[in-house]
Amino acid sequence: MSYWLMKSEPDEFSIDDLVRAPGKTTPWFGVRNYQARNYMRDATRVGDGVLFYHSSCEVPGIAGLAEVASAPHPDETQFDPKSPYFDPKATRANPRWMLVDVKLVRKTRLLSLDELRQRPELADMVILRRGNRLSVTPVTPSEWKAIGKLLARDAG
DNA sequence: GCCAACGTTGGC
DNA sequence: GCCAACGTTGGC
Repeated sequence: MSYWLMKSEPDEFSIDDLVRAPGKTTPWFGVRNYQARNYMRDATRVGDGVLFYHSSCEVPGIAGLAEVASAPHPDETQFDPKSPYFDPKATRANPRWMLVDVKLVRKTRLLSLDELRQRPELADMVILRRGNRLSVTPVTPSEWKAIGKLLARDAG
């Protein structure tokens, strides 16, 4: 079992959108970075833990817990000319962008980026590294555990 | 295959 | 809206 942090801009898809989604599940569409794609295509397994992270917003941070809920499959938005994520070089026979489905476990209190930075046990998190922009990043078991403790600390 | 230019990300 | 950091593109 592995753990991941996945970023989403809440203006586009927030934790509340996931709460309202059918089956509380969504394909993690729109990733257009090869390294992040490779994590989803090659490294995730059904049941892996996911930290749902809100980025590019007033208070960035972890907004909920989720899990990987499917095997990798093509991101449908790459085939849609009307989508901002359309990729003219992708074909159904040869899709370029793969994703997994993500299912809500629970919405949590907002564990802000600021609070994450204050925790010495989280100092090595990929998300906290200078210049990090990856939208899907691995989380270590000890980081996962530490975040679980922080989220248990008060009501979520 | 190098690398400058350009585009994007994302916190501030 | 700024801008540092980083990924991608494309000319050579």
